[in-house]
Amino acid sequence: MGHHCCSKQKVKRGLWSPEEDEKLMRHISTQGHGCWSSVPRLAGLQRCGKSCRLRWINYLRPDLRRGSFSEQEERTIIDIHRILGNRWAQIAKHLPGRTDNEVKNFWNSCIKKKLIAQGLDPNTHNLLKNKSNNSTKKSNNYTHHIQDSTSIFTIDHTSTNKGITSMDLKSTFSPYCDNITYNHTPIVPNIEYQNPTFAWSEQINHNNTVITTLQSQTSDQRTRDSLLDFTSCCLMENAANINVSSYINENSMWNGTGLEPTTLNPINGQEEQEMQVVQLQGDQEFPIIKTKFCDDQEDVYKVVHDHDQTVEKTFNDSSNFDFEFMDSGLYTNVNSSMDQLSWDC
DNA sequence: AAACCTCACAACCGCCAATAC
DNA sequence: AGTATTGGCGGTTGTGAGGTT
Repeated sequence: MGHHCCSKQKVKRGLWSPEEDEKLMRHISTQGHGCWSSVPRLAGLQRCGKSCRLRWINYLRPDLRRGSFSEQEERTIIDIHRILGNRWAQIAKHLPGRTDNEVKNFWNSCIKKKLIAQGLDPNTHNLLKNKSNNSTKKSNNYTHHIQDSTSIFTIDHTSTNKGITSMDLKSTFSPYCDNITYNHTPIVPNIEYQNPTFAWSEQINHNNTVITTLQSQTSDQRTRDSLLDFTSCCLMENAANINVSSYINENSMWNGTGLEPTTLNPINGQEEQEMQVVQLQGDQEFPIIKTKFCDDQEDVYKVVHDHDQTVEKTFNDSSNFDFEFMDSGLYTNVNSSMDQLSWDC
């Protein structure tokens, strides 16, 4: 079944001939593509507009970089894929002159196999299950029981501290956990969290004020970053405010070591706010302050919850907001029933 | 030399969101 | 407001070159 734009006409399919390329090139370089559905007629091609568009974007565009991928490009693809997943168009934006199709093909034909050969799951970037089941790591005063190597697991500590009792970390689990030295620094703890579109870390300094630095994990730092100070979450009860002024999203650009956070500037120095309440599982209600920033005209949601403490967090889209994370205990004091990782402290 | 296999990459398909009408 | 069209995307398939048997 063809696309709407070509369903009514007889169109040629399959590989493009040099003559067709020439016609398309000549048309676009002199008149631009305009509406793609009219390009075949204007260029004298028996193709559908969609096919013309694809041919131009993936092959004929003059700014395309051809040839094999460099090691740096390969590294970049792996790093960003670890954060974004199969969002080829987003990944390709970080590789000048490369198309989403090219990146996707390179991933499927080359990188995927390399990761599997290294014992890594190309989807999660974690160790494949049969290599790390039921691993246990003991370090300092903490025992981490990891049931399996899936990318979702829960930290559940049972100390007398109130406040944070569990935290759900997604996709931050390092496949190299066996090599990790747990560097627990109670005074300056870190919390890392990541969802498919962005990641951030939070620090509590000596004054119990929270500094949020938003960043992604780079491949060469994942050992250090991935299980960074689980222990810190118990100190979150002292958190006074978390002010998020920047975040990583799909518009953030790769700078060679990580994604550059996008800075948000409140409109006229003032945030436009609108309160709404979100009902979560377990009948808990959470107020959300809907805040609009001027940076990209998108709505940004700041979550405020006040039990023993006030915690704020910003998301670029309420539908993107990870309620599981919120419900995991960071905001709710609820003990997780998932006892995959216990704390012996 | 021919048949078969593997692989990289080009192209297509189907879905969805945005936009036009 | 509802429908049709278009553009964009990710998944999948097709194609042909090169290697192997």
